[in-house]
Amino acid sequence: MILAHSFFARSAPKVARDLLGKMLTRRLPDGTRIAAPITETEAYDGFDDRASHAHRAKTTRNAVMFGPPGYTYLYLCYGIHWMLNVTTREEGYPAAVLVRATAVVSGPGRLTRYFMLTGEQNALPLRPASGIWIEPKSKDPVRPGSVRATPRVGVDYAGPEWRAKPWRFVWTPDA
DNA sequence: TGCGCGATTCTC
DNA sequence: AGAATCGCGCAT
Repeated sequence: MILAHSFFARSAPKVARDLLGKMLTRRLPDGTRIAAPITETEAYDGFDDRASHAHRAKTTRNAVMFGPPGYTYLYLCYGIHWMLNVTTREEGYPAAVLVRATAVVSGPGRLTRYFMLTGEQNALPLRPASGIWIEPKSKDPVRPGSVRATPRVGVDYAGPEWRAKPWRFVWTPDA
């Protein structure tokens, strides 16, 4: 069972919230399989979102955000860290969810290093054949009360309205 | 063709 | 608090 088209073809905030507790899964070229539940996400939704890469226009870098849902969008940040996003919404509407952390790794840059993701994995459909996909657990482990929504990280430049959007979702698993 | 800055992380 | 580090986006 994998999350497919219909899961991702929704608004980025909804997808970001529902991605919590889902298993980010990776198969490396040597066959090694890595998987961990997603614990933190951020939504970037639409042309108007001033924090989004797609705010101005479609470019070479952000083109994937304008494509079909359920694809990887990887870009280099601060010249050092790769960021993993997954595209949402219908083709033509730019939206994506930044995967900021899993149960075993905190921080979006550390996450891609752990899962061995770089620009080589950009623009791939999320499915086993791509070596990266996302699976639901048989039973949803996320209690509604264990999720908190906060403003997004590092987007102070986006102006008062967009800076304040509670589009960062953090799941604290029960002990 | 050049320049400022960032959806970060680690160290001092 | 500051450095590391480089591609993108906008100005020249």
